Amino acid sequence: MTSSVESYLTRSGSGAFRLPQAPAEPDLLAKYFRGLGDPTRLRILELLSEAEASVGDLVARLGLAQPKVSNHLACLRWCGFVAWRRERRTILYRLTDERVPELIALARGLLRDNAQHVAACRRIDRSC
Amino acid sequence: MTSSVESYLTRSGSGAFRLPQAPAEPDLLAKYFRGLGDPTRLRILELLSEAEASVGDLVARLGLAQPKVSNHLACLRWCGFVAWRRERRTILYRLTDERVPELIALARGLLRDNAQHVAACRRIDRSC
DNA sequence: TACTCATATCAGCCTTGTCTGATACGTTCG
DNA sequence: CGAACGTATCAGACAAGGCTGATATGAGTA
Repeated sequence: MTSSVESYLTRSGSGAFRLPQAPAEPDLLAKYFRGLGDPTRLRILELLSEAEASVGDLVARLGLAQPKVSNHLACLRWCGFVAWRRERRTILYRLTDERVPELIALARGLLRDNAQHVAACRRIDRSC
Repeated sequence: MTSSVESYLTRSGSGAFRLPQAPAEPDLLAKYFRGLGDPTRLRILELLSEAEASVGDLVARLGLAQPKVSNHLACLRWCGFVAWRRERRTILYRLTDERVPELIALARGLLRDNAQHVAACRRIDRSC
């Protein structure tokens, strides 16, 4: 029901005003940001920004369970953050777009100025 | 236990190699990205990037329940995305940093090139 | 002071997402 | 072809986060 790009992109065209910037594809964009909203995935992206790496490499360097790493890699693959190629028995992952590290760096800069806010963020029952 | 900035920022300094870019503050950064990982919050930020607005304005323009909008505003406040001031009876929210729209625009550009991936992302039981 | 308006918070329920341990798959090597 | 290796997927348990409707707070107003 919500899985088609087309159905989404035309959703807001049914008689409302057209907003200046973009009619807003907030659901997709939010999903994209959630792709970056996990520490393990960020660590994977950071490692891959240095060099191509196999799943085994990542498992060793992160010190995490292999299914966990594989699952997060699958997530990153789906969202187009990473691509892969086979080399002998191993599968090597790499970043697909150099703007991904830029995006992360920009967020990091923003975060730096209010890390206290974010860290302290403890709404009643939920975190931020 | 995990609420202190200091304890976090020194966590990775206990005898490991210092990574080139940053020792990585992935938990905080992930939390920050999750702050952007909700369509309602993105729509709020988009509206606020045009002009200061009261809660009532946002409720009307988004067509959403007031507690829902207030909750998301609280979230954005905690993470330092927005600030507020009182004007008579109403409270006016605004963006705190002009880099926030930049960040969103950059992500939007990245997304545009693989929106199909993201939209199609349907791992077995979980979304991306 | 009593009242109203604008906003914030609450509690309960439900959905989404993550982790773990086990297992399946496909490729390479003997 | 059969075994071993590297990776992906699964199922179940659990936690995080979002929504709703009701209620609390607090500044302005009569």
